[in-house]
Amino acid sequence: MAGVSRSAVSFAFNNPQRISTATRERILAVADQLGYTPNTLGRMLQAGTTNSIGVLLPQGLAQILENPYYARFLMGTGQVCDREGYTLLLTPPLQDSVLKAIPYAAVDGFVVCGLEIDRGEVAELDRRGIPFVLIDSDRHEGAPHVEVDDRGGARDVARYLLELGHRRLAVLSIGPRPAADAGHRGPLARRLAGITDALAEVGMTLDDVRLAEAPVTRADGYKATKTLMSGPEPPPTAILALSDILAYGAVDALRDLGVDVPGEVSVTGFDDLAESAWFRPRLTTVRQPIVTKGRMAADFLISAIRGEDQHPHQMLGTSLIVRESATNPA
Amino acid sequence: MAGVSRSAVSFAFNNPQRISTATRERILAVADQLGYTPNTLGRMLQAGTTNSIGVLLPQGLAQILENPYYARFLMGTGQVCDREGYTLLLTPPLQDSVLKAIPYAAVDGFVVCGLEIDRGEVAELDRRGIPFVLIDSDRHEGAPHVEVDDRGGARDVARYLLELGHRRLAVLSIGPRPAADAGHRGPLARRLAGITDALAEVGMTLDDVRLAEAPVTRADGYKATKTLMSGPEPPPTAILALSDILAYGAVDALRDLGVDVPGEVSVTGFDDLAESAWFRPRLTTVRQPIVTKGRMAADFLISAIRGEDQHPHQMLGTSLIVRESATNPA
DNA sequence: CTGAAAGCGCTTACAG
DNA sequence: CTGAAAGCGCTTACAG
Repeated sequence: MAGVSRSAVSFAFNNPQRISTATRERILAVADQLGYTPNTLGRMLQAGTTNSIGVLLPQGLAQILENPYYARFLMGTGQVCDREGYTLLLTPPLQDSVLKAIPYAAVDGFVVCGLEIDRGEVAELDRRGIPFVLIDSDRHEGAPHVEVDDRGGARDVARYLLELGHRRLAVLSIGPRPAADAGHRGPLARRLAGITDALAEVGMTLDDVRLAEAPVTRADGYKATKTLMSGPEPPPTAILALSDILAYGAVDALRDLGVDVPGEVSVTGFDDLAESAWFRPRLTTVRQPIVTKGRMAADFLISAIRGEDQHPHQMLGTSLIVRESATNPA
Repeated sequence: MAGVSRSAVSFAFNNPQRISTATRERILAVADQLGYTPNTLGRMLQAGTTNSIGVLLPQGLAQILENPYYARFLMGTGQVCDREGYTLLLTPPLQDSVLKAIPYAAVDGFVVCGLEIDRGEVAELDRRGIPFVLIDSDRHEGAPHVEVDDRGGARDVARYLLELGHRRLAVLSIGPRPAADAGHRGPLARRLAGITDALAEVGMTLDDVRLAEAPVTRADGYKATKTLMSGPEPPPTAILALSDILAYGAVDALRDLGVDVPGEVSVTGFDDLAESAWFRPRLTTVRQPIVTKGRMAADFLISAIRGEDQHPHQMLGTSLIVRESATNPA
């Protein structure tokens, strides 16, 4: 356009030493006048790399970002992005389909989240030949995978409550779960299995506990707990929530009902969000290494992108954090 | 590759009616065998659109995602993305430069956050001719802009404390701020100006209040408050924190110090995060419409992308939320 | 030290 | 209903 060939222009921008300083300066000056700047997409297409990793999400962005669990998970992947100079593309389902979202994401690889049931995403990713790592999913051969010992964690906290002497237990679960998930897979099913394990040790089954479900927010947990406590049956002496958020809501509801926690009813959570240590009463809960999970997922993905792929699988442990919100039944 | 021309393949994928059903099926079948799938980048380059909006961030991803303020802001932009079918690209600085990050983001437009001082980003975006909207920045002609009445909000809460009778005030600010920001612009400077306004009404100046600074987290607020209370000077009767998070930390510290809130020391926040209503004591604070801000930014950006750009400017109001954490001085 | 050419993969007028 | 061609913008061997 202004004196030289396209290659010269390209060199001026990317390969200073392959061109004379004089022409380089001239090119850059003209580019500045014209407001020219190398097109990002053209560059990426040629380079075959985007310097971006995608997170394939199971729900809309608004729901995901409202959930502290995901905020922390993304923090972990974010740490790796920061370190490696990647951007992070948040990819929600398109028209309610995570499958449909895949072709619209210009990324070097995906972290696939919350895929309790595989509706073809894994196959699609495989055929595209794009690297990916599965989180909290079922084991899948041929792809890196990071999971948490949900079963063990849930077993620990249930056992703890049982050893404290509680027998009238309520489980506050995240739900309702999609019908298609009835096959009992994914983290939630594993947590329920863990509870079943602990129950079995004292000769009980899941049928002996009350099961309430709340979608996800603190307000949901509040509402579910209120209805849980208002039935004709004798109220539970302990509420085992399957997420910290839900546990917060349970405590809120109990307080408003004039029920002392843990004096009259014990409450436990699952996750150990940062707030749980500040929460009053300090929340007894199961810690799962959420940030580590996110970080590890991104680390595995970047290895896969670089072709160092060994399809690693990683199982992360949980630990019971005993604080103040659970004690012996009155 | 398997019988037909490239155009036919393209039609098979995108334009079913321009091709016979028979050949279409054949093409799709072969594509399936081969694992062929249209390349995302090629498609975007041709289409000239990415269906993605970028958020240009002032800090690394890990820091941003740790901050509930940003989580809520992103929730607002996420709502719009969900509605319009866009993905959201989180773009942190590259090698500490937000400017350098721009060329690596394949997006249709940017939401530019936390740009207290313009280091050339606006000019770069202008020359690229890529749409963008500024948030919490100084007014900039020729670009849509969304801001919040930080000054008014801060004035309101300071005035409230003053009217309660407090004179020994401490301001817990977010900082230290970058030296380059000494020009006093951006939200923080506006909040300080609002406090100055209120102080002036009772014949005081900023020099009459203690100024403490904490970087960002609850733990930071905790630490800053501890040192604030441990000096030789008589302790403040009220702490005006410039963010809710910092206020939480202040209350934590006060509690650990055996100081009653609000009995002995009043504490106020700024933001009104969801947690502030659950927090004990319920936090008196300034509500700013964070989610709305994010939503509006994304709405403006999408209008600009579609060429309906009228360079709208929007100033969002704040409101004082009076709850329990502040009362008359003892 | 510089230019002409090929190719990254796609889509869409334009002919046939 | 289908194919040959041009073009979205870029970069990198390859000649000169």
